[in-house]
Amino acid sequence: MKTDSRADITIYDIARQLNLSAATVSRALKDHPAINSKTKKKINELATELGYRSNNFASNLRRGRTNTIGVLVHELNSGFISSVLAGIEKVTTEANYDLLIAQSSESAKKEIANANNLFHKRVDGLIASLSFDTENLAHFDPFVKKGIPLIFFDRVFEDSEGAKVVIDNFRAGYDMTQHLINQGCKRIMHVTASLKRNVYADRLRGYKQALADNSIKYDDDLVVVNGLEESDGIETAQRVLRMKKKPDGMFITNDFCAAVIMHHLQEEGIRIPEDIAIGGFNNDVMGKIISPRLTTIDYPGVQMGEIAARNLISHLDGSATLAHTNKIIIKSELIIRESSVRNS
Amino acid sequence: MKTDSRADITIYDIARQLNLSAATVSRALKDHPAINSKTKKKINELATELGYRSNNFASNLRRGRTNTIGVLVHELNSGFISSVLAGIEKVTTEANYDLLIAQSSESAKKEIANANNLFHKRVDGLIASLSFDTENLAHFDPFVKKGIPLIFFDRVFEDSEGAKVVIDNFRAGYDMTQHLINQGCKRIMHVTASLKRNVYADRLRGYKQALADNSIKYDDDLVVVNGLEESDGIETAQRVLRMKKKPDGMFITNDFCAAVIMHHLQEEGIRIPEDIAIGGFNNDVMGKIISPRLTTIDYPGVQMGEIAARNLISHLDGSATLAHTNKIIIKSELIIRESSVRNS
DNA sequence: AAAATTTATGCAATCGGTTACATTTTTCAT
DNA sequence: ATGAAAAATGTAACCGATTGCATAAATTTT
Repeated sequence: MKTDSRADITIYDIARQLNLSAATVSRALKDHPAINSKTKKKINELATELGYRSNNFASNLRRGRTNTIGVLVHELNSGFISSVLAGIEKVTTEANYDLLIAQSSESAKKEIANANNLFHKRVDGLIASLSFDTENLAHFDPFVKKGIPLIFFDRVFEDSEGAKVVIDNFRAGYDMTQHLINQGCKRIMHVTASLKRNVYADRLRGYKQALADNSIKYDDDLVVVNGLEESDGIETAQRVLRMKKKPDGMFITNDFCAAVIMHHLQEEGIRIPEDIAIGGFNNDVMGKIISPRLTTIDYPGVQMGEIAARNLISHLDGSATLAHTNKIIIKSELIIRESSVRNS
Repeated sequence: MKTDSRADITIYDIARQLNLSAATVSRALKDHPAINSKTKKKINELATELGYRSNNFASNLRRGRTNTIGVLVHELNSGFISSVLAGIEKVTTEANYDLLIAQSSESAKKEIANANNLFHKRVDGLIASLSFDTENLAHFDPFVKKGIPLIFFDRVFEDSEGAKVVIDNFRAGYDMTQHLINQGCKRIMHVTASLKRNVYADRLRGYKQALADNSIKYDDDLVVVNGLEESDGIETAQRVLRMKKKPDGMFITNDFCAAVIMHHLQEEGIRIPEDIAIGGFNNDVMGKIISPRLTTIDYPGVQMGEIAARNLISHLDGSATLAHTNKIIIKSELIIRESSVRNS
């Protein structure tokens, strides 16, 4: 059917040509210490000459491992996730693992399907960040039961199996709110997403605590729980515009959404930061190219990915005792730009 | 070592329990017509009960196929690429193919390494978009020699093997330039990237042609070939600011870069679009949240991905004659927003 | 009821590395 | 030189699903 120009070379072909056994060839290619270095050299040379490529399926079948790590994220098209992936990729490539990446598009249903798929693909380990509406971790049970190590990052469940890599969202939420208060804000609106997710719930807690510490009464009407897409941002902006008593500060847990809101408020004549001071979250590149530039929380994505991957691999090696390093907290940082600073 | 709670179930386990042969079980699970439907039912029920999962490695080894498609992109963190991936994913998932995604980070070296890796992973087919500085397609030769179908999208080589899915970049470049001319621009600067890439070379040709058709003299100094990162944009903006005779229009082949440039020009007091009208390329979401909103070319990413994937799969099925559908051109569209419109 | 079909199932080889356990070859001390 | 230890290579079973080619069972035809 196909123009299958040449069939594949196997270790048997190499063995035959050199009058050796397949076992020796296999060992030589794996740099096994028992093989004479001259023999190794001969074998490797012939292998490259013939364009030999090892058959992973045969190898995986025999060894019962895949050397593949599954990554399950809520979204691909985000600067933060991309950087986490970059970090993961760096570490896993070095350790000679492959990556199988799946995105759940913020849907629990798709997350479950992807988890099942990755389980069936027999990944050796899994790195995951939960979608908006994931209710429980039942779909990860098969991994746990089979002893496949599991690491969650960013969006995690407090009481789950497996290690977690997170930032201190409470602290970050606190810092941002305190910063806005320092700028003179008295009515700070908080725009966030599903409180099922630790990241949003913790930031809200931080927000509340900062208000309390500054003797500002918490007002339920100033907390908006919504999506973080463009349409959600527009909706929130319109809601603000309709308010009789407008906020004088906004802490929005996502840079893109913050940018959308800011843009819409500006179009209606509201001045940022004079009328409303705004802070976002994530330190997305776009924050630097809008006017005014956006105050935000920097989130070390690459580092998070590296740590998660390194941790997972050390489990796979058996060099770390499973489930004993349970939670790793990475430092985040408040970045202050013009969108929130009032030269009082 | 691990808490390997339970070993894996194989077709042999199922066969034994039902007093059948492994062959029958295998066929039943594949819904082979020769198997009695009652037998099939029994087998399938037991399979789910036992939590059977097929071993892909055994299957792939035997069948000599992987049911995996490689995707080689120049960058992951881009709205355009994400949407292409979404399109590819949709089609391949339906057809029951897996995806192996690799990014070259705009480096030919990494692209070559990735191509080799995907070849060794024995993908059944490859979908690729070239990096900035790829000089030739030698690293794809192994695929061609082995009869592995190859499809390029967006960034392609004119005279390569394999099918191509592209937009009409000449036309898009022409349209954008003509639009700027219609707004009264006489000195239009064109900011673009490596002319090795068809997308940029073709857009430049379109730009030149539009100038010619409007009897505007082409000026080499008005074409900037650079990267499209933030730092490149800043550089270009500074160059414009230094120019004695500034342009009155700019056609920048990337929305993000356009946004960076626009922002920097505005900070120095240049009015957009009154002093300089600006058009970008790609219809990135960010174009709508900056002020003024950005005129751009819409690029149908999802569709491109779908078409590329569908094409590839039809090759793999053998339902399409190889290399006869050679080039597919998808429609792109000029989207006019405030960054370029002068109410003359 | 015997023969011819049709339908359903089984046998056994195969895919290509890996590895426990021989076996052979080399090196070295006595 | 001779036996013991070390180094190098070989043998063969194995991983689990697939499939061409029998064979057996059920159904239809004559």
